[in-house]
Amino acid sequence: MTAKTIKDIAKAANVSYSTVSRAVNNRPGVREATRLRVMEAAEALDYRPNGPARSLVNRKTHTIGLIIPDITNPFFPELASAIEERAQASDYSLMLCNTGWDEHKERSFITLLTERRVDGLLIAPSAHTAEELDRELLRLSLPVVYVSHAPAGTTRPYVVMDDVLGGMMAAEHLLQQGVGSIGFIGATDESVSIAGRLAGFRRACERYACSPDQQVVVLE
Amino acid sequence: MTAKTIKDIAKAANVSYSTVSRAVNNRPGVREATRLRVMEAAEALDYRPNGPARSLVNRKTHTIGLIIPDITNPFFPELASAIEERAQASDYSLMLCNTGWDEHKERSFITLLTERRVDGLLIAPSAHTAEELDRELLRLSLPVVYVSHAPAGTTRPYVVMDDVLGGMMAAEHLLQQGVGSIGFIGATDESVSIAGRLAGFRRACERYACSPDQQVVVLE
DNA sequence: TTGAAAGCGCTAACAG
DNA sequence: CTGTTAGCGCTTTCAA
Repeated sequence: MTAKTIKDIAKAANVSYSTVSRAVNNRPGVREATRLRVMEAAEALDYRPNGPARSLVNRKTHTIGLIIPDITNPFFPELASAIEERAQASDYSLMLCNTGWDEHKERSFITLLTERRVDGLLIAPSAHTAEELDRELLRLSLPVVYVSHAPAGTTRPYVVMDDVLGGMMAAEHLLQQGVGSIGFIGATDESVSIAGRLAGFRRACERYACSPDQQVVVLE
Repeated sequence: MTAKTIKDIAKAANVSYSTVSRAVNNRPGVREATRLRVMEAAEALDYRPNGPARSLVNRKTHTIGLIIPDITNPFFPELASAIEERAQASDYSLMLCNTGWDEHKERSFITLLTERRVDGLLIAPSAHTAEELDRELLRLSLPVVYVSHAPAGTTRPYVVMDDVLGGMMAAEHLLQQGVGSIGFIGATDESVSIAGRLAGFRRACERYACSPDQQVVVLE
């Protein structure tokens, strides 16, 4: 049994198919009785509007792409989950793309998503230096928002942590309590996040006149 | 600048647009010189095929839906990641839907995905008793595979853990070493997985004649 | 090897 | 209020 179309239910409800379109989309200008008849027929035939066809004419997919570098890093599922929730509330769905820190994959996902005609793109760039990516993205005339990390000097909107501030606040919190010495543990200084937090940490130390020998920094 | 269509590049390459279609899809029956000319024009105009339009005529979206109950549970990202990788290898992308254990959301995602005309559905059912869901899904004439957990008595294909076997193997491993007593720690016995593992654990205990007082079972 | 034309399922004028 | 018609961008016969 092939999927029912608007025409099938038009026939069943004895109306033109534009009327069906109006009815199922809750547009004005349909007599209540007619609308009811149409909806019943739709229900009976188990009609499901064809998304791609709609997208084609509406020029809207109600889909946004989310590109993340590493879904197995718990930060990103958390992020994805929150985004998904907001998206759903606005009747949008998410096309989730996981690059595994592979910049090549990242690019091909961007191509993929533009061909899929997503209405917008959320991207957590995998490269620390994503300036070139940013430039390419500009040509796309596609709404883009960076999350988690933004290319230096981008003119696009972004939503990121203020790592420096975070490191500073954490350090200040301890220093305010008058601790004798203070430590910083970071997984790797190749991470921009950690580098930022460390910078904040140092700034706090300066501010609180915490001498270098009172600072223990451990980076793997 | 609105997106280029097949017609724009037809004009630029001085061919009919059906020829462009053939060229960009690498179909036979296009002279090499023509194909080249077309591809150049496409490149120059930065042509991107319109996915929805293609899907409409091809009746194929190259997308599969993945419905999971809880993306913040590390098991599911891991699963999603693996699935995504395989999907991508077959030129498929994933529409990821996170239900948050909400059966209502689960259902609406199914509706959503069928309207989006996904080519198939992977679903990790959130309810332990998903028989009704299974029945509804049957009417959909959409390829469905269950993952992680399958409704009892489903006729659909599924890929799940053998929890009983797992619990049994773990217990046997310890019992074989002749331990005096053996423990089982599970977060909650409402989890089918944990219940299954516990069953396996008990079976192993029987088999190894491990008396009840040598078994310590902790369930929160 | 190429082009013309029909049609995928739907929305949106435009008429009645 | 309802129907007719013209596309959306693309693939695919069918002719030339």
